[in-house]
Amino acid sequence: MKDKLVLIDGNSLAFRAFYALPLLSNHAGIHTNAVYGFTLLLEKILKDENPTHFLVAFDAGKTTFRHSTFGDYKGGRQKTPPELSEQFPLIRKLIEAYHIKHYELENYEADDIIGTLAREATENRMETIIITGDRDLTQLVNDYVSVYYTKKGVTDIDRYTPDFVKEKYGFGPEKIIDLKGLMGDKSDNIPGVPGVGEKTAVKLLLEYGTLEEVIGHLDDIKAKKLNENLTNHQADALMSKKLATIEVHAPVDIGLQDVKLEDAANDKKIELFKALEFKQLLDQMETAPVVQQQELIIADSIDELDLSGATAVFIDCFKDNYLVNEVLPLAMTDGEKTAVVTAEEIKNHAQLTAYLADADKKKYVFDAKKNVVLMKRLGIDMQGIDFDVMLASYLLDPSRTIVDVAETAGLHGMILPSNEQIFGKGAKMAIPEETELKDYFGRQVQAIYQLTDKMKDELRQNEQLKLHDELELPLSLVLAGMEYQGITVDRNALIEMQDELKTRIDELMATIYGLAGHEFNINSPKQLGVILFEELKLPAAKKTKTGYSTAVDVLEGLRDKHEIIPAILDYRQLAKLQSTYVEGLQKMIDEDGKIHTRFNQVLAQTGRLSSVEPNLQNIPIRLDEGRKIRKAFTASEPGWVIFAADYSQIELRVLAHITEDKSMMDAFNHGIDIHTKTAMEVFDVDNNAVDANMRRQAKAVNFGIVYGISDYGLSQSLGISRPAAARFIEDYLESFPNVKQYMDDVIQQAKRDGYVSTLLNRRRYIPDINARNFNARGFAERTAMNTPIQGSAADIIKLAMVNYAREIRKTDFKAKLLLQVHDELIFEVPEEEIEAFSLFVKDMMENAMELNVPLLVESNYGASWYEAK
DNA sequence: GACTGCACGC
DNA sequence: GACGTACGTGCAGTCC
Repeated sequence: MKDKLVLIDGNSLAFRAFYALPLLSNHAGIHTNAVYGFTLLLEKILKDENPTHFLVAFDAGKTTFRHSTFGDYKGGRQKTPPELSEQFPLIRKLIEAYHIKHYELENYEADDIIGTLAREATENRMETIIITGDRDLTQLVNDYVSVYYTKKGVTDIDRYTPDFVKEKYGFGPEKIIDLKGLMGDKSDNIPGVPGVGEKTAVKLLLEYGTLEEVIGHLDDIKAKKLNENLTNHQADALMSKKLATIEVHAPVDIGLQDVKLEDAANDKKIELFKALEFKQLLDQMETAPVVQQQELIIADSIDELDLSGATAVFIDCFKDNYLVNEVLPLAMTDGEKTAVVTAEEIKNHAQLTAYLADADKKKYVFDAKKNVVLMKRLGIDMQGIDFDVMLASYLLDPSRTIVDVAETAGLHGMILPSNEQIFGKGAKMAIPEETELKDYFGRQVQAIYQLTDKMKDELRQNEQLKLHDELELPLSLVLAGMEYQGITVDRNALIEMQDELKTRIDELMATIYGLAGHEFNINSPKQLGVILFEELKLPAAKKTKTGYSTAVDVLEGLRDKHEIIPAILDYRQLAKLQSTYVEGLQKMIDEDGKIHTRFNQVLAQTGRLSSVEPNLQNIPIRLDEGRKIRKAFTASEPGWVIFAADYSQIELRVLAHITEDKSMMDAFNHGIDIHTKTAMEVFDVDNNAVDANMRRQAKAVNFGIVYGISDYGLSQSLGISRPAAARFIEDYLESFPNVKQYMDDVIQQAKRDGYVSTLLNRRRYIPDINARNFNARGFAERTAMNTPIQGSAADIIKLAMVNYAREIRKTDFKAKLLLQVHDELIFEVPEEEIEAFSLFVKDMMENAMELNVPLLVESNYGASWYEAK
């Protein structure tokens, strides 16, 4: 069979389909007309054209390179109606179900992606069909490429071939851009020449050939008004031509071989069609059994539910912060009937509260941590959580952005309204009326129930069920306790710092204004750039997208050039401390005198935790100035202290373990400083020949290994050239042959399996590992190398936390775990416990996992986090 | 409200 | 040659 490529302009056809069909929707209120139209089109194309290659291109983002030519490009366009924009994710899902590739590229429009692929196809003499609702694309027509233009609806089509274009206009497709240059395009807000429409433009082009030649022959054009308009708007016309010209060399990192059409299995389609309720299409297909969302039966009372076995439970609150915001009703289902009860009703229902606190009764949830915290707030100690759909989704693929139940359910062919659809967003967020809310909560809990078995199976297949059951789920309960507990922060200590900082910042401001000659906003990189690089004429080293860069490394390079620079650097440092920490933290202190951060367990791609509102994982430590912030973090009771225990070099120990590199293992087994050891190996010298500089460089390389930085990154951190940094890495890998071997193996593994794994079987998919784009691939390779190291370190500390929480209950220790900062745990402890507790924690952490090098934990304590160093 | 530049931690 | 290069969160400024 001869190769045939089909390229679809996704955005333009989605619009066409949307406006061509009535506003259909499924039972859950999701609009489906654009998706339906798109489906009809795909079916028709596949049947009529039998393509071997297929791509749907989408516009990316709001601005493109064309906006830099003409700021008002596409100005005055109506906003995409929400009924349509909510269908775009479904259209993408649809395309994926057909195993058709889709692609979008920042700064470019779908047109340019299509143009680029069409050019490549033409160079390979491959027949190409472009399908669009936008006449612009006709400029791409040639002997190999035809453009199908949807006239009305989506299946009524004009076929533009070179002959068709010639017949229509009298000239070939190459002149379409000249035509646009003259007549403009109202829909894209391309100006063209006033008074020139299609008729005049065609006439001019037939007479003179191109736009440039029309301009060259202005003297020959006698019509007074036309001549005047052409003369006055030459520049507009040329710019309009440029705007209308499709880029056929867009930097796409896909090629023809990437868009081969694979056979689509029907079940994905059926699953989606069922969810969308495309009954006619389903009737035409051989239906195979798939999970279909059950009908929602809302019981009148919770008493109608069968509480003898497992249930799915869903409780939520208004907005994100479940530690403080209003608790919303609880939904529960036994798999048949679903009930929704208010927070007040829960508390007063003895049988229900007993059920929720019964460890022997299994519950399936979405976000165990949130459930447990909200229950705690209602005075219920929730027990028996058996499965967390949200954690499962993260473990199956951490790159999934977890938004709400709807998002996760959508991945399994169940479609329900999103949180945003029900509650709105931003300032307009509101709790909907009772029936709508009940219905929504009911649907969500039902989805959780149905997803549980399915996702358990998926985890089992990946050998990740244990990771869920024994690590992430128990950890989420530990984290719930930590968040609820909070850490005491001394407001007065912060206020004192604030006053002190204010004085110093004011002084610096005065100095800076004096040196600049006038006042300006130092916090504005834009204004600062003007002062430094225009008014003071300092040499600008780097530019950002929007102007001069004023980042630290740039300013450091200018330190000796002008007195203002050190003042600005000092100002920056203090202003950051003041706004983010001293003032920022004060705002977060609750009535209990504590700060309650929330840990995000399903975000970081490597398996680490993150912390929000506030982020307590980036409290300053490097410079003493900032480190003093930690003085405000204290124990909650007199006689108690802050105790901090951190893993020493956990990532490099993991690396030694995974690679079994002899000299690295040797260093850890004999307590030799790892950076010194690295320097010895890389520079091939004895222990006592390693000077401070060599150690510093070795440390930077180790840092690079741990974080997966590039030669560029290393060159930046060491202040050396890029080739020198590359050579450094090479020397390193030669000195540690097993590490080199590991790096090669792990990249192969990623190529073979599509993912890499940690010691506890956490996965990260690396789709770009085979990318043709050099940067994307380089990034993917470093990700592949680094994730098992950083992710395994995350596994270890998480395991230590789970073990700690389980074991501490068997003791009399009163100590409380408060925070986790990637490789360290922060506790508050009664002073008299310290000695014993320290040993206990050390034992938990060092023996969390047995590696072939020892894990080493160092700890300290004091009146505040500052003293626990 | 969304985006950018910058800066803090690991 | 590829032009942007660990991961996160939060602040202020800017533009719409």
